[in-house]
Amino acid sequence: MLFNATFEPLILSIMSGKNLIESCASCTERWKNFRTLTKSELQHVNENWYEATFKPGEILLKQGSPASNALFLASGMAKTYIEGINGKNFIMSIAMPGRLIMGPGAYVNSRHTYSVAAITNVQACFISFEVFRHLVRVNGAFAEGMLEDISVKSMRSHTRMVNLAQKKMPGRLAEALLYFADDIFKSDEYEMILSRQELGEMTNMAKESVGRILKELEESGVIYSDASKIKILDKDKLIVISNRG
Amino acid sequence: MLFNATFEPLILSIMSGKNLIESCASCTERWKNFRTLTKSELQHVNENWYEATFKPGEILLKQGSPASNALFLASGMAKTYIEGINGKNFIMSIAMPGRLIMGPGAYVNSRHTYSVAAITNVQACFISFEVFRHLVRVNGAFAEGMLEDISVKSMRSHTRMVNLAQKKMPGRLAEALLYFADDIFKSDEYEMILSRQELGEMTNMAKESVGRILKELEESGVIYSDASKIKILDKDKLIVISNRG
DNA sequence: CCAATTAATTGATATTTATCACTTGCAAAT
DNA sequence: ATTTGCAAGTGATAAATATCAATTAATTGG
Repeated sequence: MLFNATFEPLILSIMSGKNLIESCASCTERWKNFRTLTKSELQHVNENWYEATFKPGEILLKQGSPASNALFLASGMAKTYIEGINGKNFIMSIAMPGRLIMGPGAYVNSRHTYSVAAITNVQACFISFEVFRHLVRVNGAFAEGMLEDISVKSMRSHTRMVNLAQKKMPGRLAEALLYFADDIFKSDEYEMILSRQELGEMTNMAKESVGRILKELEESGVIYSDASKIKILDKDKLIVISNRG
Repeated sequence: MLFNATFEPLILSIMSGKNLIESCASCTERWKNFRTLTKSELQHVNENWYEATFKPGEILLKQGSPASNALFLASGMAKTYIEGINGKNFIMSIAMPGRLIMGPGAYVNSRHTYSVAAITNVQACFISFEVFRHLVRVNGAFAEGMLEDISVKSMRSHTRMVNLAQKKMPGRLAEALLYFADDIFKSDEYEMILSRQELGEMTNMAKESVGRILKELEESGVIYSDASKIKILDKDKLIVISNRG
């Protein structure tokens, strides 16, 4: 029952048969590291995709379940989060098309180290982890690319850890707002796809505190904010708030 | 001047000439992943070691400096730490013989993402990162081993992040004490090699709080503690304190 | 062995941040 | 259109934790 969330999409996609490849092909184009593959390796990848769709809130990967697949989003957005102490979640990142979703557990204990849940409607492409393992062994450039990919994530989580530990609430929230602007939407004006609760799970704040500090930022003219939209008005100041802690 | 800390050992060891290989050879025996190498690959590794010694407090690697080398400790212990907001450090882990020290920055921006400083007297063996990069490309099993190594570290830092975010002080300190017992000393009785200040940098607590909570743990019979020694008396209870947060 | 630092301890107080108990707003479902 | 059910906002309060100031150990270089 715990594992349903992981296996169901596979079953669905196996049943749905032929239209799998179309949206998955876009994944091979978008993730840089697939460019290191030979034609036949790429073909092998393209023959082993499984697609599934998810509605907001549905779980793509469940922490603790067997890590047999890596995945990419073909469309939509998801949150990756760790289920921590007494059910309190910790949102690690926002997943979006073009980025590999494969937790470090794949190489350690074959269990997912975090859960992934759809925020919007999501088309997800699953690919067996064995395919990746094989490519790492036979293609040195691909292996190096995998190391780069996991290294970037690892560096981010170091930075993140220090930020969480050393910044006070305004700094942490500012950091999250900048993450959305720079890493996710690549725009200083965006839909806030997370609830206050979730924004709190990302910045380690109570949902009430998120609201209060968002209001302060608005009152001081740094951002415009309503329930569903964020607009950064004074980016320099927001960066200062984030950096200073 | 910033980089002296990194290059000096190399220069020293180059000058000191012939007795380099001895202690470094022990590194190739202790790190599991070297077993994937062929005889000639291993020889190549063994021809490219540089050794240096450090006194307590001396810096082996400096955050921000060029990441041109990986390293192993042949003897002694060191702390790896991130220099965070206004000079406040965050200790990530304790380095000891048998473990690869190579930050994720090696594969991202060729800069060290953290500093490493000796706690005790340390013999360190440096090896050019290019040697590793080459091995990753030509030896699939080695590449896989590198991915495993970095994955383990990445998983730890995820766990660590959640712990920091969600546990209160006693839970965080209990976790650190268990880390020393289980991961570092493999004994429930050990020398506390970190000062209260440093223990605070590891658990995100003020040094005064470290002392107070250590005292509470002692008064409730969970540990014995004096300035320099820790003895875990009731491990189950300590684990409960750590898990519950 | 002793001055001179550095680290640890202690108690009082200030900050930061969470929690609680409501109220309000909004949107989906009947 | 009205209910129903969350998500958001508010103010008061409590909890956790840092900071400060003053001592008291420990260390260590001379």
